[in-house]
Amino acid sequence: MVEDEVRLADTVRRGLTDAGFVVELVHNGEDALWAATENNYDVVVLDIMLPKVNGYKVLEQLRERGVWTPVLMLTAKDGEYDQTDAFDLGADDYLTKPFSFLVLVARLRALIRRGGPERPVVLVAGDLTLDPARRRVERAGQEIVLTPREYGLLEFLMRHRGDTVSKMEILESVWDPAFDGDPNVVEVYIRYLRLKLDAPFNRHAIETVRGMGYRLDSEGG
Amino acid sequence: MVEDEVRLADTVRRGLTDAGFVVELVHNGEDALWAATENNYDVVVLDIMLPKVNGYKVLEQLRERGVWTPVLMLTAKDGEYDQTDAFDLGADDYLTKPFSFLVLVARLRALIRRGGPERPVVLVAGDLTLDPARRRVERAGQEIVLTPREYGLLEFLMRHRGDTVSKMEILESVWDPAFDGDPNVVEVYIRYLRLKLDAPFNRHAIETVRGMGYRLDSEGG
DNA sequence: CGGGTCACTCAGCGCATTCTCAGCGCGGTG
DNA sequence: CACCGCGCTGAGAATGCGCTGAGTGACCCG
Repeated sequence: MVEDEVRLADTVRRGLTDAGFVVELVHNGEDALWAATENNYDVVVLDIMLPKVNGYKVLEQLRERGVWTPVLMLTAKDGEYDQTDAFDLGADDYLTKPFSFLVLVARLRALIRRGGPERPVVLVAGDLTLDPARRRVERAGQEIVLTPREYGLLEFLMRHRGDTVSKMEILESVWDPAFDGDPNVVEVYIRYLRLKLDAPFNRHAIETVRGMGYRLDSEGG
Repeated sequence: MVEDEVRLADTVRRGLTDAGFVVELVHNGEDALWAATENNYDVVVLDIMLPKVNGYKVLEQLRERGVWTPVLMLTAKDGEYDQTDAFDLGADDYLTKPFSFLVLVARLRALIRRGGPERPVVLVAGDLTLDPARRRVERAGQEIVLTPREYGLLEFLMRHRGDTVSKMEILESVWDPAFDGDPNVVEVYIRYLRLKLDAPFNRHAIETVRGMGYRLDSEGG
């Protein structure tokens, strides 16, 4: 929660805590930016009028940095800005001061349940998509279920789609930076991936570059 | 940007320009196709509903023509198509109308960042290119598949293109600094390279400098 | 405790790749 | 013109990379 009026902030904090939320409170825009970027909150409550960096700027900055945590804005009733502005800026909800505490709680719950709006960060390679936020993989609109290891490997390949990556690079990133076992694991997991997302679709997105490593076709094979 | 609603288009254009983007605007699918094929944009903003050729077709056509500029699609909230479709077609991101302007800016920035870490590290000699990151060799736009040894040798030649390099230098760099076998391997592999990337194109990029070594023509032969 | 999933190991095999070798063509030299 | 040797070439042998199927142990769940 970001709120500079100490009295109000304290009251709301206590209320939210009683309602079962875990609350972290900062009092100015600068701290807000830092906290929201570093932590992965369920939801951010953001006042517009703030010292140093105002609420609008904070929101703008957050989105720009790829932080898509749901934001509920607190707006002054008759300020120079109106509610439309809040939505335009990418706020997910807003409340006009003075607001009913119960309404606040209800809306926060709704936001958390909703899980936030769109997630823009989706990796694409042809008809193959991977959504890191949802941990979801699809090929041609069809969901593909992967084990954690398989998923990790695929995510790595997709983040480097088009590039040839060596088995060692893979081991260091997907397994352990200090991995020292048999590099054959990579081959095995490449095979698992091929069985799940190439074979059923008669494609070959994952190419072997003999002597070098593997490459995920940017066009999905 | 491709958008037929003049009012919206104009607003967004101004906004993007203020945000530091250089914007080119067209109003129908036909112009969009032409513009995106001819120019090398950082990113394309594409509405689905368009006169003449709709957004889906435009995207499809672009990809078919090998244009891989990142595309952000604007979808109508409750249309017959859904977001999955956009991804299936190779869109890199999408936004549902009505959208927050700041979100648009943030996503565009993300796309540009993602799509264009640039790859200045591509070795060129005429119509011959070698991309170390992708481990990919092309001649006249056509991919050439090389074995690791062949690739290593070609990379060495291209890094010294124009220079005459002796067989010993090659052996020490491409083979082993302490190589002691038959220097004839180099001749053999030079031959393999010629067979793969000179003969099929009626060129002779790799020249023999009798008694000295080999030289790769900077203009590709 | 039994069934299932997941991570990983292991050994054999097929084949692309690497390298060796011997003969030949041809250019340079006396 | 004849000789020498560098580089070219085709064939074949050796190597080892990557693929695969089977199997084991850890862990979770009911």
